[in-house]
Amino acid sequence: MSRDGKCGIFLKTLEDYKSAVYVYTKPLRDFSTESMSLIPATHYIYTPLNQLKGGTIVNVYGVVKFFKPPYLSKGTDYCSVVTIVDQTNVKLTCLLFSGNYEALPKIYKIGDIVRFHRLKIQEYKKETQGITSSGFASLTFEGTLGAPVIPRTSSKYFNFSTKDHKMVEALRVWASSHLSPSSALLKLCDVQPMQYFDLTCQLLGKAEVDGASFLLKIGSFLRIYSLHTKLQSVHSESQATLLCLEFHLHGGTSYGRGITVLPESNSDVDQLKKALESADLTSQHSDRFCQSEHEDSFPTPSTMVNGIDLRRSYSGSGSVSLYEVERCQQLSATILTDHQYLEKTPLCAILKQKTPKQYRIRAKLRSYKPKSLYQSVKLHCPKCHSLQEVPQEGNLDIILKENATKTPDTKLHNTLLYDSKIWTTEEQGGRKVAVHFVKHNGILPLSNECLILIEGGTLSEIYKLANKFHSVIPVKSGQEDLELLDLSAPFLIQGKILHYGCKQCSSLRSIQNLNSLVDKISWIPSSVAEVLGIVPLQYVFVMTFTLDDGTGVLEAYLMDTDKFFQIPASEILADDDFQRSMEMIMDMFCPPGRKIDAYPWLECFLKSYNVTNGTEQQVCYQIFDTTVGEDVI
DNA sequence: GTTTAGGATTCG
Repeated sequence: MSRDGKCGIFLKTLEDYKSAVYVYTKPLRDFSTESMSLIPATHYIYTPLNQLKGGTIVNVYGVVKFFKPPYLSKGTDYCSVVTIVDQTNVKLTCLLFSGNYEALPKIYKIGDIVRFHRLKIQEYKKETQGITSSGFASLTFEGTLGAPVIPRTSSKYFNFSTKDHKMVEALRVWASSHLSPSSALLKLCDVQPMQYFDLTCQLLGKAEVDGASFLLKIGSFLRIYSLHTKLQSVHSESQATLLCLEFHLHGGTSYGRGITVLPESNSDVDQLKKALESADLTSQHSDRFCQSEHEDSFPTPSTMVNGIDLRRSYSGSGSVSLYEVERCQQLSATILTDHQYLEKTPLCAILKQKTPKQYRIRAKLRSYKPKSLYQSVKLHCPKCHSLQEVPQEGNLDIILKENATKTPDTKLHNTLLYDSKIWTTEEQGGRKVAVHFVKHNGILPLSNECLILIEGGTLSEIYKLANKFHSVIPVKSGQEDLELLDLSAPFLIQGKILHYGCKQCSSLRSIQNLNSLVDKISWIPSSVAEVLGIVPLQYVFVMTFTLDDGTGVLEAYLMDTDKFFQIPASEILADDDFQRSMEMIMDMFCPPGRKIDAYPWLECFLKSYNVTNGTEQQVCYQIFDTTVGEDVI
């Protein structure tokens, strides 16, 4: 530090180190003018690696000759071991520690160029080594000649001048003629048995091994260092031998073993993305699933790389095909609530089989209909299985008005069942609204427990009353009694939920039948419906899912009250939070703007059945006993 | 104001 003289403390702040406190004690104006004048004057001295002396703190530049990606040490910090070399051809192994993973240099491959500030030089076993000292900071650059000189660092402020630019360029030139070039991206199809290599890949699926592992998210690009390939023979029941190329990432950190997440901006990631995009997806799919049929019939050992499963199979003839991830090891966006014992069936096989049958499948949701939530919520009659649209709110006022009598009949007011009250609106031509408060054993209950019958109310008036009272039933004056409206109107309103009945299956009974329920405190829709002779309609989500597992595509129908999405279809139209959850689930199944490869797998239980449409026979599929995964909601 | 790791293939 003393070498930098009076600039030393200020330089620490430039490197985003804790000593920033020192600066903040100064008047702000002072700080800004000082920094303006100091930055151009700041210069670091970089010590060539052949001039290092134990006990000093230096700044160095070097080409990475070896490195261990940061890993959690047995102490308190992350550790990264980095060996660098410079034009003097002297190597220096550096031990880098930090409690902050991000603070360690972002080295992705051998040949990267690093700049270390405040590296302590010490002797260990008669060898010179570097170790992080207070205020250590680093920059990392790509080592490729001609690549843009962009520093990778977690430091908020760092010094970077044309001099640094030249240092990086000079090291690139020197390395290009003095060091063996970093091996080109090795593709899985070029991997040979019994070798160690670095794999750049995208994470498509994972299995949880234990809760203490490092969290990787699916879809990120990874580099796995020193992955070991091993040929494994697998004997099937039919005595056929399947050779399997296993990928092992062994324990420890020897030879730089480890995994790092590569940023999207990384040039190798870019190369991989382009290759994946240009690949013929259709042929890849069929190829992969062709293999998985073998997988289903042969018990093959799993090939785990810290919870990630990567495997390539050799068929007996020696031809090679690739499937990147063992499907059963992946997390699904949906799970089965039953039938887990069933073997999975590829869609191509299902499409060939006779109906009716049940299957466990694993597929992606290529698309779905309808796109609008309002179009997907319908009313279903559990008795006659008819489906109908939920009446639009705009039409409900008209339905209510058409249904109601013009004037409430006062002869029907104030009975044993209810107390009545009548209001006359000042405007709207003196419209009369009657409210009948249903008594509980002759006594009026509290409003939040009270069922009211309303005559001549508008939808907004009904909603207001429904907010205050337990339940609201719209009625009209009949010849001898109050009567329910036509079942185009809701027969019961609770909060924001409108309950409808089936016109075909219901035979309306007298309102007086509510008498049999007044002993009960709460007005359960099904009980109210029952005493009034109504078959209540269920709110359901009705959707068509186009499922694709790479072997085939089929359309499956989903009808759900609340089991599949874990959202009550009856409440979603009146609840913004439920609507947002639904949107999130559908966007998770079919992420907008992404290709199907990036979509999650859905595990579903399907039933096939025949539908006769006139003279035409059609095979249909319906999703059953499936639910959105808990970790997804 | 310490320790960690201190490059040197696995693991049965």
